[in-house]
Amino acid sequence: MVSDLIEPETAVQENSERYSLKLRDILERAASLFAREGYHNTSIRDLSRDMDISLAGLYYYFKTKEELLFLISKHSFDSVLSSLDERLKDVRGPEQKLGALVQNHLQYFVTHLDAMKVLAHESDGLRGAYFDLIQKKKRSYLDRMESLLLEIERKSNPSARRNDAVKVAALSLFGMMNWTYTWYNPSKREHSLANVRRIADRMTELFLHGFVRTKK
Amino acid sequence: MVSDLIEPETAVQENSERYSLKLRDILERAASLFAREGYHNTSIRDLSRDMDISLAGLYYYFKTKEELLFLISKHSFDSVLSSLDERLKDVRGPEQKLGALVQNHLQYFVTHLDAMKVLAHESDGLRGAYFDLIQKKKRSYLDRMESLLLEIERKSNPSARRNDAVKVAALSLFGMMNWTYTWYNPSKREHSLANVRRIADRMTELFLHGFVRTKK
DNA sequence: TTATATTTCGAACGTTCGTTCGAATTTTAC
DNA sequence: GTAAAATTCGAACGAACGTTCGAAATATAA
Repeated sequence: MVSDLIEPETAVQENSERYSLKLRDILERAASLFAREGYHNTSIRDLSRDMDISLAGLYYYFKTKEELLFLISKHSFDSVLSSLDERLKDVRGPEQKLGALVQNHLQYFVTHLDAMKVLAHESDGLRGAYFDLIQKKKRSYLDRMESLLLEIERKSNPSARRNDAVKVAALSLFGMMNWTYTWYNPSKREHSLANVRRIADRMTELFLHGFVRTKK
Repeated sequence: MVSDLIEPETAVQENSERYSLKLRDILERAASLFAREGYHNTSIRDLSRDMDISLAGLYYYFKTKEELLFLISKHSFDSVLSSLDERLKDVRGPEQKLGALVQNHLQYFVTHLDAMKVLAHESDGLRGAYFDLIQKKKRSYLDRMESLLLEIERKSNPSARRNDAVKVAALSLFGMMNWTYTWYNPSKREHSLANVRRIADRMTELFLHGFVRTKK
């Protein structure tokens, strides 16, 4: 029973270059189909038709369909986190860091829209150890947001401690950002990649200073 | 083909009291299962087991499983909208109206958590005319939000017109509110129903005046 | 080339699913 | 009570699904 394990066992092969390249490709294409049709509406036969691999051949790369979903989710999450670390290196000040986090989140979202749709919309359909591990990553991401918020709050109130208001704020920002997958449409002119930066700035402004304070 | 119709035909019976009472019950219980296990992971057989109706008997009340999902979504949406109308009657001023909208949204969310989870998480899995009709309702809800925001903006800038910044703001608030279904947990002490009002107030404050301005 | 390990595949298994249909049962109206 | 209408049901259909398995093909290393 997989769900008994602390860490789900996924690897068939660790070494081979060829193997991991193909796995990447499978994850990407699968994410694309999952994003378009939904996880449950996409059969493994659909995947095998879309890629050039036989039905049985796919099972060399994952051992259940749920694991495939897990691998997509995990890979997406890890990528967001590591690109966030990269970005935050050069940024000082909690507000600026928060701005960078929003930029990172949305930029990653729209350049990997398929995978992120899957992550945001399907990943809590996972169960057992798969669910737990993704949940853990989500928790740690939220923790980082809460820490930044606390830093900001401490500027005006140095003795501020982590409380419900901060938690609700973090969850609100998280929801604000994640909801974009439901309306962001790369084929719309006004949603061009260049404008994603603008949208992210707008959201940061909105979150930090509110709608009534914001100037267009 | 249903998707050809402007308005999906759903009614088997319009009149009978008995009929519509039982339909209500079915929608509610189905929403509960869909919310817990997900739409795709719940079979009609699961429903028939949970209620006391045979598999075939259920099909007297809807003609496809997708229609069942549609009926749940539509009913939820209509309820939110009509309770919103009720609430707004006694409220003056756009900020206050916006606050009432957030209150309404979240209150309805948590008192009909199951149905709203389904609406927020599964309803864009609908297709054809079903999808179109729900989308239309969503669009009109967003329009109302945008109108309120525009009213607010016009206080400081009377010539303000509907623009992208307002749209992003509305979508952000929408996301903020809708995301609650992923984290709100009625069994947690701090999420008690009494506190929902507080959470809603906090969100309104957050949205209107921003995180840094907000006092706990 | 040969032996070994990696990768791919066709074919099939058992299960579950949504849906249908005609008959049986229950409710309603007179 | 009787006839008509509304409601429920058992049984079955065909289709689609995730997964498995042993054999075939291909790449790798000697």
